[in-house]
Amino acid sequence: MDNYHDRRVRKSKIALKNALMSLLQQKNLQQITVMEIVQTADVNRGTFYKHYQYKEELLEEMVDDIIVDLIDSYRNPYQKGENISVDNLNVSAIKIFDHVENHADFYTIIAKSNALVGLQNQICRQLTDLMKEVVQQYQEPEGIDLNLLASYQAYAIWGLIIEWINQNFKYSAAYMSNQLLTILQLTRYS
Amino acid sequence: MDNYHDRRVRKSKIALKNALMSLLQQKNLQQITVMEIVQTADVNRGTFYKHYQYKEELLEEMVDDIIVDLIDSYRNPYQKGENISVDNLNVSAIKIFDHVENHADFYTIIAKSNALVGLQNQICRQLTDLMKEVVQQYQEPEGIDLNLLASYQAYAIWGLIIEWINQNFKYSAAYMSNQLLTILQLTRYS
DNA sequence: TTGATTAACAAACATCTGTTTATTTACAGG
DNA sequence: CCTGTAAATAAACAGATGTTTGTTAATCAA
Repeated sequence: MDNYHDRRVRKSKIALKNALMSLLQQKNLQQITVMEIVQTADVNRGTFYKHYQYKEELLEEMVDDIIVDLIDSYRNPYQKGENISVDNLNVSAIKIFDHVENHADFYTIIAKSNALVGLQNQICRQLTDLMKEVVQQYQEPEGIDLNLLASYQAYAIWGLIIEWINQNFKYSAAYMSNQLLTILQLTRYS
Repeated sequence: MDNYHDRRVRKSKIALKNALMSLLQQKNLQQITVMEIVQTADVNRGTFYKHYQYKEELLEEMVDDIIVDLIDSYRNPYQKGENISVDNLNVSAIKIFDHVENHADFYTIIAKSNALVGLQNQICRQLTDLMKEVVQQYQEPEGIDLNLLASYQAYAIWGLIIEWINQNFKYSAAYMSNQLLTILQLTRYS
């Protein structure tokens, strides 16, 4: 469908994303019209509807971009062939918190908006997949459904991120992963 | 503003909520128009706009209703047929899972929709407040920010609920709170 | 460089949105 | 059982949405 190799498409999409990002600093999604977006982006309205069905879909694609970076951030430490341990989990956590900090404006919009698309779900789903890799390394879960445990851990971390955002990033990313580690150290996964 | 003790208002709002609920079984919120809602509800369009700004606000009020029941479920300490555990958190958890099970259709829509994350936030925020009460009972948190811990626990439980929903409620509420307790028993608070 | 492709565009259209009017009807309280 | 209040309604409106059409021009591949 979309020809990402075409410079015109990339230009249009970037313009639309920048426009929406800038508008989201001022008002929430419901108050933003497609007309405003295309006017701000200086793009024809038909061009918007060529690529997206609704403004929510545009936002979803913005999340996709962020998620690519999230996965990169997460996978980085493991690419050195280290074993997965609580320490490594902490390294991953640092990477994740760094990533959130780097996109603080974006995550703030996501977290504070009241009408956003399934982007938090997307992020949490991704986190859940990542957590599955970690959780499967634990020996002897003893009657615990690993899918449940992975989802538990993923959303728990997301909960930390949300609270971090709500406190306006008053802690550093290092402190946050420290907190996570401290909480996890209370837990004796074998 | 809204006169809740007027039967007409209650009737209109219930009709609108039922209509939206039924439409959400078929398509997602973005594809539903206000016109469809009022046609399904057999209510004048002006009546909709008298009570709500957008369809999202109608949905928010539906969540509010659910949240009232959630808090009730949580605060209602002892109802018949339940074995009271020593662990307060476990008792609370059972209540919460029971509540979700009772509103399984609603939570399924919430969880599977791509446009309702703001509402999940609302629920998680509520869960976070509830968790704060629990978390504050733990002795010596040792350098852990209690707000972070509460948010961590709240979203963790939400993660369990999400996975529960995604597996189409194949477990019982009792099993779910059992899982939570098992996971938490790995954790040595206090 | 050239030719085929297709994105971007302006314009026009039916539908939906959000608001406002005036009118009718149901309600709560006395 | 009245009566003032206010909710529900139909109708009409400007503006936004979503789609379609034909045209222009940028891009890719050869």
